[in-house]
Amino acid sequence: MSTARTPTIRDVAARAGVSKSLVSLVLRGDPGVSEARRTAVSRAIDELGYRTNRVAQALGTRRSNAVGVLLNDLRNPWFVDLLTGLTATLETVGLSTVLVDSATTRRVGGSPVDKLLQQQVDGIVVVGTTEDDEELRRAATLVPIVLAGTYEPAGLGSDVVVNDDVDGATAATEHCIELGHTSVTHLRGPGHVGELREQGYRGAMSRAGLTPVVVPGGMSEESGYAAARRALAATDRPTAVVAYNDLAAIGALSAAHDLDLRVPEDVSIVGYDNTYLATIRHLSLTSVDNGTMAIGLQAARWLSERIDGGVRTGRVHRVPASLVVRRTTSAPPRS
Amino acid sequence: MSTARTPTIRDVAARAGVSKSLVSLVLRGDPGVSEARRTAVSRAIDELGYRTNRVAQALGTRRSNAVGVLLNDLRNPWFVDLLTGLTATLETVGLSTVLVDSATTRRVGGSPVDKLLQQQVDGIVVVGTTEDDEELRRAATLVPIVLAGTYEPAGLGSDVVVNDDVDGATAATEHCIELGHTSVTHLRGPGHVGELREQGYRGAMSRAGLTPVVVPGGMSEESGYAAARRALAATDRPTAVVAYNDLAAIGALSAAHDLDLRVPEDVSIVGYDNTYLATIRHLSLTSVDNGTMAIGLQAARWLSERIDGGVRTGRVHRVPASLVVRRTTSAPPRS
DNA sequence: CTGTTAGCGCTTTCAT
DNA sequence: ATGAAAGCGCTAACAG
Repeated sequence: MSTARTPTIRDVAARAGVSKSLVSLVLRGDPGVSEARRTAVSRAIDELGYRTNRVAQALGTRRSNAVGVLLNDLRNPWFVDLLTGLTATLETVGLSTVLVDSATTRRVGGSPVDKLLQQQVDGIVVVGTTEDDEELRRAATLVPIVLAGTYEPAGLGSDVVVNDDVDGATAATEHCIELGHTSVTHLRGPGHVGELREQGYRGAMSRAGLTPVVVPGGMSEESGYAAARRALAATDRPTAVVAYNDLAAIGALSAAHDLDLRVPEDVSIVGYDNTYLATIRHLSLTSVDNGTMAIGLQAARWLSERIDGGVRTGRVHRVPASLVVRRTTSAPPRS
Repeated sequence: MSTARTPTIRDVAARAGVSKSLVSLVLRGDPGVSEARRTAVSRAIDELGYRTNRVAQALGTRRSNAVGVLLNDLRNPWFVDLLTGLTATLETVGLSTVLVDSATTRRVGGSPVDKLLQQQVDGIVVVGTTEDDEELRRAATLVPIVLAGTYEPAGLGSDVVVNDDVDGATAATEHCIELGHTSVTHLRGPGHVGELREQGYRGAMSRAGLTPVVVPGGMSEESGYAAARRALAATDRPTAVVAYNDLAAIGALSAAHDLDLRVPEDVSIVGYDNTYLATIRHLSLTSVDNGTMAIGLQAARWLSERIDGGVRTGRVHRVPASLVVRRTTSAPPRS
């Protein structure tokens, strides 16, 4: 397609009548360059429409200025929301992001983490619970890793940026209890995050003298649907459901619908993550806001810090969680 | 972080007792390499944990084996659905994808297209209507471009992969008409795609002898909400709404809800794109399936074809559209 | 079949 | 303040 060869730093140098190195200095905004040369070079750059070749740059500096973002399922809106804060912050410090949907990549063969390393990413942020623990372990010896919204893989000395899952789940559960619910079921999710949320739920229940009921589920809508369907079909069905995340909660919403249970009149449902799905007025899901933006921002900060600093200790940043009450929760039906 | 220097092809060569080039040949699976050498090299590779440096490779071959994917808003589930088919297909031919959310990138300064070119992508696929026409024009002289789900920018000789928008919108509209609706409003979206869908709507309306009513909207939930709110608040409000896409339709759903109109009893709503949002049982949106997967697949095929072939003519692939009836449409209320 | 020799476009000492 | 030269890790002719 190219009309001519695309101009290189060498062409610019020739045109400006200077050396390659000088151009490089100007490009990098080095202060010790005479004004005359600087403008000459800048002119040449404009005239030729020069664009720096990041690939060559990366090879030379052994710095790609790219970070890998590993996530599980782009269809989970929480990931997408987080991505916004994450990439925006990374961009501002000159880092671009290489997104890898680990499920998709793995399916067509090839380890997602390996792919990132081959591309010489300067660091990796793992978003949410993924299934690449083994490879991440190895990767951690090569590049800094920060975990966003997950604790796994643990023990790598990576930084961890999460919300207060115990707190959030507690708030969700207590909200139901305060509304008068005594039969509240929890749809548990995967990973340590799943455990913490379960823990929050259990704590709230036992403090209220209620019996916890936990149903294992997943992080997708389907799994939420399946789990909720089972729970709600029972004769002693709960009057409230605290789900692992919004997706699962929406699955629960569907399950309720299919069983002819009205929400919130017959059954209350609480999600987690406060994604835009929850805000869709037509769903209007009560959900726990886990500070998605703040998480993305902090993860980006810490990663870039590690990339050009030498931070070695694993830090944990815990963003507060807060409940957002919408229209899927209310007092239980009087039986 | 690195324990030692990460091994290069040179280290492998030394360890296997051969030359760099021989290793390169083995890596590339060249048939003309003696079995003995091949195994020796493979062993060395394993032992050292060698990983090819794609950056160096790209510089040498002037082929990054990466394609840029330009899109507008990751929160639009259609993009995400399309991405699945697209990246999966690209991976199978050895191309990785560099995702760029053009809105985000632009916000933090810097042209998304330029960024891609600097990274030496071998091609670009534009997903949906974006706002980078000018830059894409320039980029088109450098790398092949294929448009997926959009016609813009036009006249670049790019391939275009779309669904049959006129047909789809016609089907959506006729569905309403057949249900008995006589007052059907269309929420128009942006770009040529928006025009085509409007055209399909208008055609169906006039063939049925009905008066078309078109309200300008956007492609987001908010804009759909705003547009629908206006339309449905009128005294002569429509009994059916054909939206530009699912997101807008969901906005319309919310608007109806806010106005105490039941869906579908008081007002029917049809979306477009048949995203997973439409399939959420609790929304259960009647929507036009535009063959998202097929579009992604074809776009990937054509792009890779252009990258290593020399196809020059702009081709158009039009995937058939089909209506999926769910629970947001029914006969109009008898007035 | 295998090794040698140049680069790819940029950065980076090190002189000047 | 500026230039020359030596790489970064890989591929690509070209010899042998």
